[in-house]
Amino acid sequence: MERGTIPAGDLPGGIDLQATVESGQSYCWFRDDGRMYEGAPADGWYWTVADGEVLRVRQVDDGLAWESTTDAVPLLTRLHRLDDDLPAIRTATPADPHLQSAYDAYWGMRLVADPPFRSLISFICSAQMRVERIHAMQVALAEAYGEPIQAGGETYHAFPTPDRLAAATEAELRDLGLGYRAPYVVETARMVADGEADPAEAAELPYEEAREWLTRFVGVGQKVADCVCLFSLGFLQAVPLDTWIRTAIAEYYPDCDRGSYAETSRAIRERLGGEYAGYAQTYLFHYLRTRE
DNA sequence: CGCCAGGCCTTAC
DNA sequence: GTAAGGCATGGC
Repeated sequence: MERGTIPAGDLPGGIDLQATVESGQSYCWFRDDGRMYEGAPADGWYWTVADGEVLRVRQVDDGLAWESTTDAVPLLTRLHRLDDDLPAIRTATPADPHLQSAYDAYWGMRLVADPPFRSLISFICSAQMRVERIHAMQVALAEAYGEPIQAGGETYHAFPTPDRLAAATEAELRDLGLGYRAPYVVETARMVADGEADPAEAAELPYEEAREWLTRFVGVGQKVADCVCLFSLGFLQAVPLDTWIRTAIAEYYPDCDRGSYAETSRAIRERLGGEYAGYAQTYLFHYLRTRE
């Protein structure tokens, strides 16, 4: 495998790799030691398969070391948004004490840009489910239906293609622990496999239209659509209204509760700074969920 | 035992 | 357009 490093000087604002891949925004990365989400320090390697290439990454001081079946720099730059200027983004964020505490706690965390189909399926699986178990479902899907790839003497699994997931049965996915989400995953995979719609197309639309468009997939409502907008398609203004953020709105921003999803979303988006509200949301989510 | 988890679907109004 | 009820599963 090829190897290289990305020095801290190439990462505006630095990098917190563990927070980036263990904050519930991406379910594409796995640890060699298998200890995701246990709160244990991650001084080892994370791996994923993207574009058919094996990619391994670990944090070294304030930079990144990588091993890959290809030149990982462009791929990793895209997937982990390494070009995002974190200090500039933070400057555009309101001087709200909750937001600033969250930024301080996980400074260096970046938004991800997961592959659209993979992001779509993982967030369909996320409904009424804890982060750790969402991740476990993606591991199960990859091991059951993903293409095995050999690299460096190890076997890795790609994420299943739409065709492979569409060919799975609801019963099989229930056996993997997906519960009532199983038929949603099969039907959405079939829609993509048959060419009815491709989630990547939504990136060409204005943000609110993209969110609405994505709800055509089965198992995708406004919240899941917002997650795909933010964690895959690059709509950094998206603020998914999940249970944690709704609690934060009730406690800290009660005037932003406007009843409907669309109007509450607009209000909290402005409160969190507008253009980069999704960054603020992701820091706040991770901070609230991991404190104590 | 009950409650909750990065909600969505169907049905009824 | 909004409101209620059902839905799988595992951890606490």
